[in-house]
Amino acid sequence: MLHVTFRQLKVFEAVARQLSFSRAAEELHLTQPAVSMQIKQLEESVGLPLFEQIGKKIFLTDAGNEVYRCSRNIAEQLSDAEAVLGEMKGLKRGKLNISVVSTANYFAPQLLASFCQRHENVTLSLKVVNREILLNQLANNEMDLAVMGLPPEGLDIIAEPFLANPLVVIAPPSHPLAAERSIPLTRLAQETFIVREQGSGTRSAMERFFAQHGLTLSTGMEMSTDEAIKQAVQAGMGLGVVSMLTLTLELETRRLTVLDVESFPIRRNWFVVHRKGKRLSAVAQAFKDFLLKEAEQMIVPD
Amino acid sequence: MLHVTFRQLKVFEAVARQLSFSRAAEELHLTQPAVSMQIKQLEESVGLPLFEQIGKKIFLTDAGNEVYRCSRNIAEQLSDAEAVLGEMKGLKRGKLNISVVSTANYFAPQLLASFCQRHENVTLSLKVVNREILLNQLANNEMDLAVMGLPPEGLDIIAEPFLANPLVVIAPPSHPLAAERSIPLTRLAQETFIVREQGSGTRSAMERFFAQHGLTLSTGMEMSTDEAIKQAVQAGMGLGVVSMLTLTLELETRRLTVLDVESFPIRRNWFVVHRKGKRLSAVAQAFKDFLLKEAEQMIVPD
DNA sequence: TTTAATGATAAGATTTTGCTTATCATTAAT
DNA sequence: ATTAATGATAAGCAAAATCTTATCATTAAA
Repeated sequence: MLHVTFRQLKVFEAVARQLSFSRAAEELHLTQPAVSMQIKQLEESVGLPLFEQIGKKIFLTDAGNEVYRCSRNIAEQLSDAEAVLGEMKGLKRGKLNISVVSTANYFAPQLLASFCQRHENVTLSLKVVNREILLNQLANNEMDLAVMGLPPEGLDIIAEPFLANPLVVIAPPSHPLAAERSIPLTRLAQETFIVREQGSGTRSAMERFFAQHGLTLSTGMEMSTDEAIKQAVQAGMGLGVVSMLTLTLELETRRLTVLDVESFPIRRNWFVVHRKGKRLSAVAQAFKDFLLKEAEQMIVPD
Repeated sequence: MLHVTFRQLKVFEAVARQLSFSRAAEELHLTQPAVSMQIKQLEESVGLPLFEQIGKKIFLTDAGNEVYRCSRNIAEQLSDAEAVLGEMKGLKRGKLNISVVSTANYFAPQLLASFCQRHENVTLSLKVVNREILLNQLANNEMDLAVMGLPPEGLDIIAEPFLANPLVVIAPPSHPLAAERSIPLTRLAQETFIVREQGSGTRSAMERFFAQHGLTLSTGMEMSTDEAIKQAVQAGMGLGVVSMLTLTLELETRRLTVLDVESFPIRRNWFVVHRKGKRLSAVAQAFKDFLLKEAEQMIVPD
């Protein structure tokens, strides 16, 4: 099939269906010679006659039937694709790949869920990974959008804050500082902190914060999740600094308490992030808008 | 998908596969801008970006993946069709619709069978009908080739003889004339004949023959098949005129005998027939050639 | 910082495509 | 025998498609 064109197939389809060159010409708003020429060219590419004329009537040859079958299949493929693409444009369908940094695990699912409720036919994939891996995924364009607390500097990145992310100091309710108010920052130097691993956003923010205030902390154990930190703090192994958003349950059940330290909470934000050249799909764009407009009030209702 | 072209899909496929405009350009022996332009046009028809560029690498968008899926399907359709058509051209595959007049039933199957043995993948359909129906089918282009003893005059017909079709007078072996030699034609006037129905080729040929020799026959019963005539003749109800080719079994088993009448056998032929405008497929042409070249020696071996 | 590679964009030349009008040949119907 | 309809063919024209060269911007690597 060296040089078949869609035009040829379209004209051919009309002729094969009507079994008349003239009728097909009318249907396509063409003159009859135009139709004859298209068919002739198609027959030339195919290398076999597609019609035969017996008296005044025309019939499809076997080869013609084969081409007809084929052209109908192709038309179907195209219209299927057109439908799918149309839905993609219109938000009715799409895939959404989100990666979030571990800590976001405490609120991201809620956001995704309510977004999905509004948009049927959106297939969703959420990956919860640590900051390091997320940076890697970002570099390799493995997701549509990322959610993180500390956007990287180097890469060409677009990062927009959409939710407050206060970091607070936690302690077991039995801790001596639990009852105090306006604890001076320097007081913390006497305590041991259980911290996240190097490279973690929370760890970085925390270190920078204390360094800015001229403090050096004694860090005890390193944990790879906030959950682990909370458990260790509960067990009395030291204090911790975590995002406020991760504490809902523990505060309610009074397993942990937030210390009233001066200059705290550390004011940070959650960012929705993607690389600069990224072509956001309709769905991705919609989700981003959703985060920017509605996340705050969903997570921290008035 | 208003105006997608095969060219666009072809170029797109190469880019999507290589994930590089420049590589695709090399593969297609084009310059890189040519590729960029084709893609741009395709994206315009589709209405969505198909690629995204993140740094130096390009990736398919979701829409791009959909178009890729579609373009591969289309390519597959085309190559399937190309394969089938190629086989049609090369005789490796094809359909063959043959209609034969009732009498040919005695030898046509044998010919078709041996033709099919040589050509695997040829689908065959044989219709055995009376002359009247066959003429109708011919007018409506319902078959590729027909086999008959008396091609019609009116229609634009191409008819070529490929096999001798001698008509002989048959009688039961017990008939008084069975033992005689060189029976004068006029002697037959005293006999009763069992004949085929009006419109039958054999009947026409027979009537014309006797008319030419100035004889009028007394016709008895009319039968619609040669088989019925043979049965009736065996039963002693009269003489018959049939094609020699139908008699193999009856002669061998001595149920019937051929009378040695002057001027007999009536010399006729079997014709392979199709309408003038007919586009013979490769298979049909091959079968026609086969009949013209080999039928005689297959049916009447030396 | 420089260099090499990648893709986008613009301008322009050329080829191809697709169409129309005019005319002819064949066929079926009147 | 005429007539009406169908498709084929030829000539000519306008639009488009396609490609190339030249140049630029961006990015990653040396």
